[in-house]
Amino acid sequence: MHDHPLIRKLESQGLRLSDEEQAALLGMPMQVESIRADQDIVREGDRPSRSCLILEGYAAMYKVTPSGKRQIVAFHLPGDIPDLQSAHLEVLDTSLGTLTPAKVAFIRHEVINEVCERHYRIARALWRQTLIDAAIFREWVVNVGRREALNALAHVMCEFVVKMRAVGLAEDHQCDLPMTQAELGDALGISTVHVNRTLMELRAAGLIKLAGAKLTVLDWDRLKELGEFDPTYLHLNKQAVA
Amino acid sequence: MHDHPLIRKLESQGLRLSDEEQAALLGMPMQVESIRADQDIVREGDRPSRSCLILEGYAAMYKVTPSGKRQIVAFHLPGDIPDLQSAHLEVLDTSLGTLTPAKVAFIRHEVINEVCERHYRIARALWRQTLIDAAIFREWVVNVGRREALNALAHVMCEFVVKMRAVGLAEDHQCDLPMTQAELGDALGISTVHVNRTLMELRAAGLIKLAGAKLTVLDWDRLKELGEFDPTYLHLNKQAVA
DNA sequence: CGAAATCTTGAGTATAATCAAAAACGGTGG
DNA sequence: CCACCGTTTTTGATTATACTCAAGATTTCG
Repeated sequence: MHDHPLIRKLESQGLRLSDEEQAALLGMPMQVESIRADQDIVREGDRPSRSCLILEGYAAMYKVTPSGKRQIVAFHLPGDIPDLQSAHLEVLDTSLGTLTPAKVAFIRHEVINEVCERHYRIARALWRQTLIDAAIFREWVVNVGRREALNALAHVMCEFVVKMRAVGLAEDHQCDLPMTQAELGDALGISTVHVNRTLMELRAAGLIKLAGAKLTVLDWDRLKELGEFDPTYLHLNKQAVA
Repeated sequence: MHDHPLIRKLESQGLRLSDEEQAALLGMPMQVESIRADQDIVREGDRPSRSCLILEGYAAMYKVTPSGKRQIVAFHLPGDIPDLQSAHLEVLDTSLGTLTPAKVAFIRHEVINEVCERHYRIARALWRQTLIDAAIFREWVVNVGRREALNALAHVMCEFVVKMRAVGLAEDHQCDLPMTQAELGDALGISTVHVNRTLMELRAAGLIKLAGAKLTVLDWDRLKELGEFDPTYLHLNKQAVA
């Protein structure tokens, strides 16, 4: 497994880049910054001139409604470029904030565009990334719209664990779960209190162990079934899913 | 306004293509088919070798959960290429079905890719399309997750009307609303019965008139406010929004 | 160790689901 | 043009899932 998070991510989706292409990608000038937990990286309404690649730590994309309710639409982990969209859309329609302390690399849009124009395969790879993000949003809609709290919670856990495994951040069925119950509620469109009660249920059913920020899946098959989780929509290669 | 739905759509987002680029786009070989109402065009799990451009009629992207519940994640209208994603993702993770009789043009993925490789500006334009679709999914998550039925219903109505206006299919505040209450329910993640009651409320409040498949917005400002509708996420040019 | 954040629990309430059935509508064929 | 059939819309009654408010316990982190 490659040691750069971005390449690792792309490889988890079955993409093999030539040495030249890898060099072109990693050779893009990047400005690396450390960001504290619970800080916005970019905010809805911004018109950024660069996108950010997460190197370490975790982030969430979210929107806040005029009535003050927050909805998280995606969790992001190392290797992700959560706001790659902003390279082609002028105004951000979503905010991006850290869940934990993070290290991110900012890449100027011109630079991205130049590399994409020169290497169509890279353009395709990045386009594909954004398409997978879209696929995840679609499944997220289903999760929020058509699953009850217990099933929806099981589903996000499955998704998160699989994504973590794909980039080598989970061993077996154990990994960090870097978000609070309030944040899980914002992801599922339910209240914090209800998250708590539902987590209890998952624990009582012997499906997971969750202590601090450490999640252990005790019964993967039953958790998957409960969450109606089919990883197809993540478009990972078989090896990364297994 | 151009007379081809695809060009009209791209123009509504402020994109101006050169004559050569337009020719390259419209010159792609397409196979036009007529499809009855309530038919699947493509289905989750398929591995299609072509994408479809809607020329006439309306369609919806949806998923069905193992427990049999349906969630619509997007409505599509003429000019849309709902499954453009499949040009870069092998397996479809969502189904696409007609809401009304429709005329669609199928374009082979090779053809799309060839045109994109030759004309980076076209690649960007199509990429951008898929990014806007993703932006719509994000807002859809918010709508389903964090708005109550009344506000959510107002929101989809606003979105639909604005999209219709953008491609010249709505005059003033009147347009077709080509979906049943059951389909609206599947879009909002609520039951048909509840859609009905909520529609009644919108009518009683004097915000809309809805008879048959014809929607008239009686009070745009209040409907927008109730639906917390801010069209930024549609990434249209000002003229198309106004 | 202490303060702040997070998690947990209880009680009462609200939004929306389900089930069931009637009314209205839309299209079709005689 | 009208009668008929299937679909869609409407209404009522009951139930369930999840919300809110509130307060106490526990964890985390400086």
